[in-house]
Amino acid sequence: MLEKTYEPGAVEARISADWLKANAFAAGAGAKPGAETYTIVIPPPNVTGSLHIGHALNNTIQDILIRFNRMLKKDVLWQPGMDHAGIATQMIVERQLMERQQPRRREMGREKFVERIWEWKGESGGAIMNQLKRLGASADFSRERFTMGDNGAADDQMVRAVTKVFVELHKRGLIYRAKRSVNWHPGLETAISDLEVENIEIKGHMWHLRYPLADGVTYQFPIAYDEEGKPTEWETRDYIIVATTRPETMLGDSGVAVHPDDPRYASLVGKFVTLPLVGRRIPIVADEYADPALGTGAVKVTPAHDFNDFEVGVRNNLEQINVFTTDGSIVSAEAIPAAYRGMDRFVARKAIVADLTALAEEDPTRGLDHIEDKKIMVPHDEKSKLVVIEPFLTDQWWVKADVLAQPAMASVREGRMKLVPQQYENTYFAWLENIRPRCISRQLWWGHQIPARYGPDNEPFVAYDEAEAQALADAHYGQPTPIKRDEDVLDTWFSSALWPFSTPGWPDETPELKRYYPTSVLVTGFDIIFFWVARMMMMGLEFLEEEPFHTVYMHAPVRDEKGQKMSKTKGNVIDPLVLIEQYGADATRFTLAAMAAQGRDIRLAINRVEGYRNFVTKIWNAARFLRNERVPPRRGLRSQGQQAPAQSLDRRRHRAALPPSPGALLITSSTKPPTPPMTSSGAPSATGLSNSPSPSSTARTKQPRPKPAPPPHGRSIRS
RNA sequence: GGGAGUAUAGCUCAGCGGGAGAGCAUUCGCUUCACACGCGAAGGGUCACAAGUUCAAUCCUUGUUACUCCCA
Repeated sequence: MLEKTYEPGAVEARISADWLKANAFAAGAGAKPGAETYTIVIPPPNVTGSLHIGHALNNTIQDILIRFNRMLKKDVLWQPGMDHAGIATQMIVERQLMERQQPRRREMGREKFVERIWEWKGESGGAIMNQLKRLGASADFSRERFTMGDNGAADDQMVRAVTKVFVELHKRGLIYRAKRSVNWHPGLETAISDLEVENIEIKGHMWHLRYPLADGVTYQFPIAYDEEGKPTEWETRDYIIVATTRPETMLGDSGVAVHPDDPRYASLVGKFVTLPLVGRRIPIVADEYADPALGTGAVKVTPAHDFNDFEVGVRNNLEQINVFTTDGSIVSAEAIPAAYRGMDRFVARKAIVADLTALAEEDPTRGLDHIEDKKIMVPHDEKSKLVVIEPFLTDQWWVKADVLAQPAMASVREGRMKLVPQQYENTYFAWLENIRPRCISRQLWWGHQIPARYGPDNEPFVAYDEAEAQALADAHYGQPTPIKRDEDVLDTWFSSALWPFSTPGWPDETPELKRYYPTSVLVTGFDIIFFWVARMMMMGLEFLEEEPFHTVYMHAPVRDEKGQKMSKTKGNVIDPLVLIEQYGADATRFTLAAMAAQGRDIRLAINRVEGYRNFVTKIWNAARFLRNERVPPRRGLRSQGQQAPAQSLDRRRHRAALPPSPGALLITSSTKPPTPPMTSSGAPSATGLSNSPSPSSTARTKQPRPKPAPPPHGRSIRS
């Protein structure tokens, strides 16, 4: 007997298992011969991740498109897989080692540690794929891919793909090595990208510091103005005041900049100041970066620890003095006063402010002038929002993203790739037009190791393999020379940018690549237009000379009922797996799909899910009605050794709530027609249906329907 | 500072150049043999505000206000 209320848990699990067993989601399943292809690559979730409500929406939309096109008998591939998520994964395993009091990363050594991560990946990584199955996603799970490949070995196809892209781009001059300021994460001790930095406004201070002029130089500084802004009063100064939000970086100052048109300081350009506490003699330079209206109009220049200062330094030929170690403490270098060496950066700030204050108490024309409260933007680690990111001067690998961006922009401009909704084209262009060279190397161990080797003088040799690099090096030095592999790995997004063509087998010319590239549509949230969409465009156009997709459908973010972002700290997270548990995958997905209108964030209200759960039950009961539970045919059926009709009905109900797939049809083909044939009395005939083991039953012949295609084989689900 | 979006019933949202809608909530009536996660009915909105275009505006245009998001 069917329950009055639909209990999704058991039914969905079984149907899902049947689908998978029948290979219903395999690429091309149920396709007409010669059918056109329909491909979607899943935005690969992090291997460390678990299904959140955004994934549920994202994959529901993909599933709708995929199942619809499968019903049209197209050759459909929904390519699933996961991203190796460099930083996040390495952190998880490191934390695990710490918790278990096992040898740490550096004690283990690289090889062991990476092995350990692969182990973790095998054991607990990728739970999200099972969660996707639970969601009902009809991806071809037999083709699951991983951005690091199967084992990360050099001959692995994913690794070969990444290597080829790197080597080729290097050959074309689009990848190069350079010492530049990067966003440095002092906790993880690696470079991160601009996009992984979030500027957070905090209540900070501007410290106004007096830098004494060297060589006895003095000048007249205006201290009073008339109504027209003309100075009326001056005082003689032998110092210049600079303002900074980061006093500790003064240890690395190598200049003071004033605006070339600023009359107040005109006489000082070319003169020198003596850096307080340090004693270094540094020049005063004229540079338009100094804004006369801001602060005192004079700025200290720290090329090694500020992006703008770096540029000023290059323009004015100033020294780059690094004051920090990779973990954010003060270096123990000769240029640094002994008192500050080894101090944490924030401790050093306090110490330096204290020392400058003491200096001012001794002599009112020296040291700290005053402190101003000011809201300032401070770069933070976008994930934790806790760690302050440090502009840091290091040797890194860079991509000339501005060059690669041109075809990617042209494609959208010329309508070869459409963003839906269209307004995101503005965002896309705005970002690509201002794109800067992108740092792609990361000081991690988990990831695609950079295919570069170095000679004894750090000359890089980029090649497909060790032998080729060795040959390059030997040729360069004119004799056999030892080379060393680059320790760093590539940013995770470097490999995910290749996803649409790496998954079907590139750089090999596989039938899959030929068949399933380009993909039909990309479904994603707008938040990764830059991270992912734009980069896939660049790489696809560069290496396959065709867009990886011609349409990108961007869906809204899912928020809570009040429109707030879901976050653990706010405690308003709605876990899709809990929803599925409680209301069923159908109700959950129906809700998300129904609410996924364009141009409006989804405010997920539980009572909507409840409403659709009720709707699912309604369909369930409609099926009960059709089966006419009042008439008890089952006793007879059972005595004939036949299965109760419940199972087939389950499936029918499920198909009603979910778009059928060829797989579903395949499994349930013998239960056609979907509605029981009616007897002449008009009452549903349970016996008529249930007694018929195949579609060519008496029930059907009694009341012929428009002839459906005969099932491919006489297989009955009851068998 | 630059850009984008949204504003429709108590709530969450569809809709659309010519009749203002759904679900939930509310109220009332139903132990109707598929379903109370139900059935039947009712109340409830100056479609944010202002101007314009139009025979006609919730819808198109412009402006205003409020909120949200992205970039600096």
